[in-house]
Amino acid sequence: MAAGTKQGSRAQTIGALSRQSGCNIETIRYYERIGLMANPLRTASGRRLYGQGELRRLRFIRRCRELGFSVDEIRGLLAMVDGGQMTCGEVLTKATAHLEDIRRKIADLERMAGTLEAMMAQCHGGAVPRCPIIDELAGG
Amino acid sequence: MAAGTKQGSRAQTIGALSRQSGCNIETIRYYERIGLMANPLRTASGRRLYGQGELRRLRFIRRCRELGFSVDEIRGLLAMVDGGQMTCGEVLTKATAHLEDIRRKIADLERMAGTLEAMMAQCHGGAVPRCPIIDELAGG
DNA sequence: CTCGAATCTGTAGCGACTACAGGATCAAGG
DNA sequence: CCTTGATCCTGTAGTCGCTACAGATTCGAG
Repeated sequence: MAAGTKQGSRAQTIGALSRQSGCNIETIRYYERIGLMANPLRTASGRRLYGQGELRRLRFIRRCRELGFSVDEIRGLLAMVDGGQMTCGEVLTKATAHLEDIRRKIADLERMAGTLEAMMAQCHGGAVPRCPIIDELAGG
Repeated sequence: MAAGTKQGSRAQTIGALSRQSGCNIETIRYYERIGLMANPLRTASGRRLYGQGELRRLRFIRRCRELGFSVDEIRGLLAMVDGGQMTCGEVLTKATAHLEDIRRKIADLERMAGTLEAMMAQCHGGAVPRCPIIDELAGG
């Protein structure tokens, strides 16, 4: 049967990987270039071939990105995965730091929203020549 | 007696403008290049000279940036200021749209934080070989 | 006159992609 | 077998909002 090939029945092209991971093709190649993904197997004509492992890794990366981890942070997490000996404590430390970062961003945005709202509250919105929002922005 | 110069006592160099506005020098030149700030007066030797109007404009830009407006959005706001006929309603519309954008970002970040916290709650943090956070990220 | 600070122009780098151009290869239909 | 259109390849340049140089000039104070 065809199950005897090197990667079994699971080998897929970059297009398929793209569809299954939700990352677009250029992004996958980009991750390869910056070393997040390893160089994949190639067909005789040079096309990339991926297996299940690569799909899992790419999904991991994507999920981390969605959660706001930077590529560098992901590199750190992947190093622990790759090393095999990921100590739970280290991961927790990174996650905690990242959570704090997110909380800071939320606080920043809330401050912005509050300021904007306060400014907008002064504006009755008609076709008035002077706008309190503009004045506020200029004066601050 | 030096008060008799063209711009009165208010003409200042880019360095002074930088200190007074809180924008650094390269940023001021960058704003000029992309057309947020107009080409300033120059001394005979080519150095930029700024007056109070430019300081006000730059502060406006900076404050908008702090509030998270993109350069393009600021361009829109400035166009209204420059046009002289800023209808208050338009400004309010832009501000509202921007506020919604901020609220969306906050919601996104809160979702992230929630997910992260849920993942972290499963992790007891010891030196265990398998980490629930990693598993969760890989499996998602 | 000399020295260091400030300024000038122009270009390249960041992060995390995205968007081409221009060519090669593949799979299916006629 | 041949054509067609989809997919893939490499490589480079663009995005945004700055920031950081390099290398030259000019300024003000001693």
